[in-house]
Amino acid sequence: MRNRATAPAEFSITDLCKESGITTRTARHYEDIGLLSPSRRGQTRVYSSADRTRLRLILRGKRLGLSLEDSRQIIDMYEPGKTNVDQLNSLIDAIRQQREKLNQQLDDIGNLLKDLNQSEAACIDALNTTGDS
Amino acid sequence: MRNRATAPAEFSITDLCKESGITTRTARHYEDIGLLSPSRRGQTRVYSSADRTRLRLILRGKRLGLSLEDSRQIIDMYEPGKTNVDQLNSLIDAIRQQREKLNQQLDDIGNLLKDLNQSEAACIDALNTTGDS
DNA sequence: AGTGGATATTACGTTAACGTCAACGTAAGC
DNA sequence: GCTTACGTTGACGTTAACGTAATATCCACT
Repeated sequence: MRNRATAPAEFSITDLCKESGITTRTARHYEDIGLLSPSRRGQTRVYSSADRTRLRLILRGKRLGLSLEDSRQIIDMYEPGKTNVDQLNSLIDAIRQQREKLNQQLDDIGNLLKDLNQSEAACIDALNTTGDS
Repeated sequence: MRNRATAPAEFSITDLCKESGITTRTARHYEDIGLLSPSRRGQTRVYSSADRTRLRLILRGKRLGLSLEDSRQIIDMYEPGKTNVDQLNSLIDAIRQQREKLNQQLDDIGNLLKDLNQSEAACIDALNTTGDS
């Protein structure tokens, strides 16, 4: 059981960036704006698997067209921390708003997929018509 | 049957913008970059229902996080126009790539919705626990 | 004739999300 | 001791997608 290939618990900046498909500049930028806060060994950044998870969430947000600020808010939703009742309520509101946006997106994607299917069919049709004669 | 409230075939810029939730500046910007090309009555822009449809497609793209250039490409897919075989083939490729992106988005949305559900449940839980004692 | 409202053009300003140097430190290997 | 690779901190540049005046025109009222 020893020496089993376990997932590493620490990452250098280049490793993290390579596996995530971003540049180091981007990772540092995310740190500048407080989206990531890796620990340091001397000057050098050391990323934990928690940092890696945060980054993954950020990138998922980007794929959905969210701004970094949006992603920050959503990620913050995951750890309410402050157990103030008002905050919790407004948090629930925010969650429901996000859900509405996502449902709208689901709808949009469905329609766009339909459109694409039609376009593709038309293309293939045109190709066949051209090919025969 | 006369005088039935038919959808208007022409729109002023303010009407179009109001119903679409954008500013006139935005509409003019889309024209600047060639995304819209309304006809003119003198100097004044006149938008057809085709223009309106294009705008709707652009806005749908925005909701999905697409850039205006992306939207332009997708919209152009709808009217192949040039029936060159190579173009059709690369168009089909583009369509398939788009479809992959959309499927990824579907996946992301599903996961994000799950996360949000959990967060909301945790919030409600926290509220109840605080409320009781 | 004057006023108000919608339209137009021109042009500079702004924000987000990085890109792109420059200049430097440090540890590894030959 | 020199190169190579990876790391650091500035700091200015860039692109997209508009915002924000400033100024001018045209048409309908009063």
